[in-house]
Amino acid sequence: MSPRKIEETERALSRPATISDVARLAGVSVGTASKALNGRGSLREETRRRVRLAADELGFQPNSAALTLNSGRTYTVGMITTDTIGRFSIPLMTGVEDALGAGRMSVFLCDARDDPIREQYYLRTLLSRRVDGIIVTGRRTEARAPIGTDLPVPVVYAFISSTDPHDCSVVPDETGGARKAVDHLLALGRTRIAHITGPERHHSARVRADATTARLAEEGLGLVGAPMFGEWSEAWGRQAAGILMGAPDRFDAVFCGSDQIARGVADALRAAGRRVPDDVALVGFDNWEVMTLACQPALTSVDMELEHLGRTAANLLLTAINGEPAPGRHLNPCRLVVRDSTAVPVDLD
Amino acid sequence: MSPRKIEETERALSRPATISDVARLAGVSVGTASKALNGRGSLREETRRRVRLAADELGFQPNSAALTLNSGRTYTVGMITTDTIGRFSIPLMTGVEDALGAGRMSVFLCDARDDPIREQYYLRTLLSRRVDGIIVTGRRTEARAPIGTDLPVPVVYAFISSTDPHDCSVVPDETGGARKAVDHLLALGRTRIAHITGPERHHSARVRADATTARLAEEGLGLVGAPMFGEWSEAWGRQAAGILMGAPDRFDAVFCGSDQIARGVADALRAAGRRVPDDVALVGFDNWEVMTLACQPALTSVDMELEHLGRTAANLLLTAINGEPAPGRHLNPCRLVVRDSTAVPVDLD
DNA sequence: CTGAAAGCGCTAACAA
DNA sequence: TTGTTAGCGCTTTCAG
Repeated sequence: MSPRKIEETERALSRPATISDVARLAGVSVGTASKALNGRGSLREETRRRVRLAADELGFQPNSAALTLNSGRTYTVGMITTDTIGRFSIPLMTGVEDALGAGRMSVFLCDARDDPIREQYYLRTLLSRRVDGIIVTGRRTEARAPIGTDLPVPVVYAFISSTDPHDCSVVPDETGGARKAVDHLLALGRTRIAHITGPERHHSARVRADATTARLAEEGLGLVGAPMFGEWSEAWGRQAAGILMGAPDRFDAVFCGSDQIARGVADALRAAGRRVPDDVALVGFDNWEVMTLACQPALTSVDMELEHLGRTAANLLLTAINGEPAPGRHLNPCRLVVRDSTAVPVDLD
Repeated sequence: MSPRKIEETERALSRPATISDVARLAGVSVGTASKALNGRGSLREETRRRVRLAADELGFQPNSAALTLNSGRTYTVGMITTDTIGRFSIPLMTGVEDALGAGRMSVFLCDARDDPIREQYYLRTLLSRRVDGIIVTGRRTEARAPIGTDLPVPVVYAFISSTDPHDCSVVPDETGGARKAVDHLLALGRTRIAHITGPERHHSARVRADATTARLAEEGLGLVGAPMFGEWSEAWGRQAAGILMGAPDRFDAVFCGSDQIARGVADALRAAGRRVPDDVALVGFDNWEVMTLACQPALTSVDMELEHLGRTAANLLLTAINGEPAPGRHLNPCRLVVRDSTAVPVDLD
């Protein structure tokens, strides 16, 4: 039926059509109408058809508050970002929303802004709305205190994780990601690898640095110098590259803790006349296309597959809602995206 | 009361406490309990206190499905992003969510992914959930066909606008923003201004270019060359800067349609030995800090104040829900953020 | 195969 | 001041 028709009908009623309206129009009782529309009970096909017709006629949409009231289920989940919504949240939310939408669930968005008060306020709101489950996300992979204890609905932490190991968390396998980056460099024959990354207080920076060191150690190799902790910025990348070039140790590859840092490094190397990837191979982390593609040359990087992570978290939540919780930390694998900054130089003649 | 206590009490009931539980515990009828908790009717203060105590004891949270069922209001709104959630959506959503949260409304997040089918699906879902209103956003400022006609709830378009002028849209005043940029350059004494921007098919690119040309014309000036339409990328910025430098016309300023383009321009200028801002003043658009701060020198840029825009849209929606719609296109002013790329060079001696 | 009625949790009239 | 009751829209027994 056309939107116009729906509108006319609704205006005649001056309110959304209810199942009683449908029943009346079809000449049956509400009970019958309900069964007809939900394919339950045993009804004459004729009756069923008549009811469906009436429903279409009126543009009937079941009132979900009523549905909720007797089923107890709302088919909604809350998504709380504990710190401000940021760049990482986009693919994450997309994945969550996608997986839940497919399960016919709607998502409440709650931005707690790093404020514990707001966080608790949202939690109460969500519980009062009787959401079927809650997803907690954050801007960092740091573990955080559980958002509540013994909550009446399942909770899944995505990207961020809970300090309680019994909670269900889905986090990127940053260790695995870093190892893939190093593996790749080793396969290219690079053995003198430096590591420039973000602040040491950041969980991600530490984990990635540790994994890098450990992977090299497995090959009997050491990092060129110590991991260089600084900031997640291009400026730090440039500065650190300068320091590195000023030091006596030679290096043939730099693995960076973020794409921004890597891009700063690329700029500094180029300014100093060092060629990427010929003299120095360069790998970033995050696979943030804005950076990787603008970098000269295009940057090889580790992708945390956040959309997939979001989908996984959502699916774990759905199964938990259906009574099969999967407690513990779940690792979401990272993927290495190879680009020109580590391309093997080809001799054309 | 402690979370543990709530939990114990709830486990005893093995379901969320209802107002009947509260009433029973307080030794009153449900009607009385309702009045007590909502501050309505006239009750003895003693009774009120007793009920409140019981409610606290049980960790009572009113079931919002029940509230919805008799008030008809859900205190929820839907936010549909017609195209994929992107960088611009973050501040927008933050603003929307903030303003609505303050009005005690919760936000349903719907990502339609540029898919009209998904869009209509979400629309139906939202209507079936009886949201009090809908906010429609998008990734571009382009006008789009209304999401529906004669919908039973108010709709506000944010960032994107509706082709129907009677719909309520809140859009950034890109013309005003571009004029501010040009004003700033003129005030610095720059008169030979070039404009490098995104694809001509993009509304934003055209609007910003037109405004630039028009503003210069008011001063009896012309753009250096024609507006250079290309892509929203650094690569295009670099390329366009090259073209510009190769042309015979001299220029002392470049106003770019995006920060990415401007950054590309900055890199190309530096590589060619032209100093920013001394030889060429540079202004971007979007005030995307990742770009403006990483740019060398830091980039002056036009900020569309998207968070404010989101808040405005949300407030317009709230007033519309309360029966006072504000149809038409509402312009949200842009703000110029001045940084080093247009700083007046200071002679130190 | 269909209808009547109870009940989900809450509020608001109306009675007591 | 408090209790009782009807009703919001729907599903689900249980009778007919």
